[in-house]
Amino acid sequence: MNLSPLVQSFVLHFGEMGSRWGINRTVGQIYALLYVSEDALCAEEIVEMLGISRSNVSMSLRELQTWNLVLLRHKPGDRRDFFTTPSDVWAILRTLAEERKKREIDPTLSVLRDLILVEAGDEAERHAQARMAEMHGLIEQLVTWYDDVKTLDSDRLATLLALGAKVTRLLEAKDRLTRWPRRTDEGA
Amino acid sequence: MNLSPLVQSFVLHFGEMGSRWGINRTVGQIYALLYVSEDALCAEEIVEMLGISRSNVSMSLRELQTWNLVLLRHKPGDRRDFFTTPSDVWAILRTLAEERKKREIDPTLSVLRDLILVEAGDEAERHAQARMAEMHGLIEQLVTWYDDVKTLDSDRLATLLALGAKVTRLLEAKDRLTRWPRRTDEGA
DNA sequence: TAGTCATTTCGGAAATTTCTGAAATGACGG
DNA sequence: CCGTCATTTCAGAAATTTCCGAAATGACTA
Repeated sequence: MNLSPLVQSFVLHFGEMGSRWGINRTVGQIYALLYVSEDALCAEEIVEMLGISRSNVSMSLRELQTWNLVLLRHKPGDRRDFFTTPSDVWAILRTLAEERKKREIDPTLSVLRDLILVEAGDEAERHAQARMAEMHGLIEQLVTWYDDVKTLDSDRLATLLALGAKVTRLLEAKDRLTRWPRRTDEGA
Repeated sequence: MNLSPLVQSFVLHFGEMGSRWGINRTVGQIYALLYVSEDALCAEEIVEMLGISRSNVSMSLRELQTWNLVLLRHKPGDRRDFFTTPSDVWAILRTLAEERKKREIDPTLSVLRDLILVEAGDEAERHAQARMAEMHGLIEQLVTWYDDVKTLDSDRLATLLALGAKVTRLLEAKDRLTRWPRRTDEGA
């Protein structure tokens, strides 16, 4: 691996993390490398820097593309593909959330919906369905929240995060206000 | 696999999902089975229902225990261990979040912190550090939010989820109110 | 059309993970 | 102590995933 120690540590850590998620070590390493590189890199550069085969790079980049995590760039008079990551970390977060939802949450919701509708044969099945319904309900709440929140621009999202739990106190405060005869703002 | 079709579908789906996360198929299946079962199950029952080896069950249950995802139960006059999952899905969500944070987020934050402090040797390293700092900042915001929100009881958490993006509108409304000379509530 | 360059595909090798059966451990009651 | 029962450990088998090199594909130029 032909990298400065600083970048190498970062890349290796992401390799580890990659395997702890679904994505594999190489994919994680390539992503990390692209993320910290100032300029877009071509496949051959990645081969040299990470010391892995050309084909592995090709397949891993393809994988990253299916996740929408890398951008393809071209330079005039050069027919190689160059790769980068989006520079806005909030945008990256959105993409990651969206893709993970698509791969992990949506299929589960779909299975749960289907199974809850099956006619239960006995008490055990009825209980199982009740449990599935609880899980389904929880996930739906989370997804509803997510679908709502993802419409916010990054600034507002940051504001919302900064508020955190104070939101509920705020809500209760506002509740007290708006319940009063004197209306001070339009209800939301 | 010796299960009703309903439960079997659920169990198989979680097996699939399990491998898509870090946990493996068997661990996912066992968790799913425990989750939908009315009563706690002993290892031998799991062996029969899932058609896997006793040792595999033992190791997978141990794995689930390190995740705090299963509860150990005992019946009087029986020295076998029985296993269940917590019944409150919100509690399960908390545990899952906490464990994933511990395994995936905290180590990453720690690595980032360390690397950001290294003296950069050249422009490339300086740029890499800037990127790492951006990532670190984002993750810290998320963690701060999480640490705050996890203190909420389930009802309030549900309320907060239900509010979603409306929070920011609410905030702006409150902002307008509290900025006015006439103070209508104590600032939060 | 031939030659070059970049990328992709793919069979199978290599590495890793998962899983099993057998043996070890441990706890309890007689 | 010994026998029984439940669990755990562990070496290696089995399965899966990852990875490579060679060949194929495709696109552009001379």
